[in-house]
Amino acid sequence: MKYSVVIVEDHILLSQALSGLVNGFEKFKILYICKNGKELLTRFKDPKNIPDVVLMDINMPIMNGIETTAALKEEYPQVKVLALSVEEDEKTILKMLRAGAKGYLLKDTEKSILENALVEVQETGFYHTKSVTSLLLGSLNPKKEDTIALKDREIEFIKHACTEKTYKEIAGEMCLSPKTVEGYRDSIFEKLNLKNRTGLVIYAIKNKIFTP
Amino acid sequence: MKYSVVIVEDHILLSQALSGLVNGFEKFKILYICKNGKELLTRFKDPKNIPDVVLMDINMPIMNGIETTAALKEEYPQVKVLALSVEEDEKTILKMLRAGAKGYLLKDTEKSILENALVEVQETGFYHTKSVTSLLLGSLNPKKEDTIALKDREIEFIKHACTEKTYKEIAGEMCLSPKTVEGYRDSIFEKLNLKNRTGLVIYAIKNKIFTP
DNA sequence: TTTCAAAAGGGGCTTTTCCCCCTTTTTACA
DNA sequence: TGTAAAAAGGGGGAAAAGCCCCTTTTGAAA
Repeated sequence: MKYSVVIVEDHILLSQALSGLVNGFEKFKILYICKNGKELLTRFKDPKNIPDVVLMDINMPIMNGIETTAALKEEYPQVKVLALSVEEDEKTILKMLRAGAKGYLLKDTEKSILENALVEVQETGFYHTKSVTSLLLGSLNPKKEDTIALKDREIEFIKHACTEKTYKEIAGEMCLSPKTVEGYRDSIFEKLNLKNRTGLVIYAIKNKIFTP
Repeated sequence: MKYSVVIVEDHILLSQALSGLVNGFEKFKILYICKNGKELLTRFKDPKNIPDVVLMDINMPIMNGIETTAALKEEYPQVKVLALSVEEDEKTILKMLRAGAKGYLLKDTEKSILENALVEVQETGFYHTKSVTSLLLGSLNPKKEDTIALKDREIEFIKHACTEKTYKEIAGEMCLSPKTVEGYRDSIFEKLNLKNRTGLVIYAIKNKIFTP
């Protein structure tokens, strides 16, 4: 009996191609393919649709890999999630692992490594490349510094700050006094160690608060 | 006899998976896989390595799809290039087509469409989805507006403007007087229709002048 | 119910940014 | 080789951004 695998990936061509690859592996077969996390959760309502392993992309519309993995960890902890991504960004990897992924593969890997990762995840419960392992170790001590706590209202302000609007205009749109908005700015600058609005824009984009 | 296809794609997993897909098509077989344009050109020095069709990714390190396609058009015009990308950005698509690609596929497509595209490109010389065709038509009349001419020195300034530096500091680093730098800013604002520095930063990132 | 800490709003000031209009120096090219 | 335009530099002023320090409101926890 082969282990069942579900692919969650928004690029259809890649998911179909991957599907062929996995079906070629000795111990695995594809159960079905989903285009996003929401679709996956809907499918899971039928117990027959629950696989052994989920191959999960991170960047997806509707419901991304991190949210989806977290949801699976809650409701279907027996399902092993293997993250698959082009993201090499430390924060993203850590978030994904913290959300409950059993392994993290870059799309830039050999198919033999994919097969190996699937076997490991299924049989030992986890798989990590050397690089991810060392990242994990490194992230143990400096404990905090991850996503510095930004309130919802601040996030909203930052998005406005990433436009050509003046603070006065932003205040209008947020139904706040200009002085309050300037207060947001000042406290964010201090929290994030920024010097001016340009720095804030770059920060917002780096941290995906705003996407150009 | 099957038509030969070469894949140029930096993500190994995707290229191997695609390879399996194409080898499953009736009329096509994979000759080999390259990780970037430079590798492809090196391979082409041996005439036995010249395929009928190249499946070309756009975003690659070392030598990207646009440069590579342009080079192929010069030296091996008989080779048909089918672009494969996640980029839906109009400018990128147009650049690729102008560089000589015979077709443009989003990675977000069905494998049957890939097969169809390969057949069309090989047998009729080109393949375009409705959306790309209409994009082409649309881009005929408004002729200009593409990459608005920015001088090297202006590009350099824009990169500096995407940091927390003041214009005075930027002037220092560029060995120019602050007033000259402000002159750059003013003329760029006018050319690009921007209101302030925030707008410039967003523009620079959108147009890949600066990468956060 | 008190208390204490955020959130919201604000005054006043300096610096930076933005805008308009002007001169000198270089560079291209007809 | 003259000329015409870029490129470089600049003055001055209004607006926006940034900075400090202060008050009121509000909304929990104790």
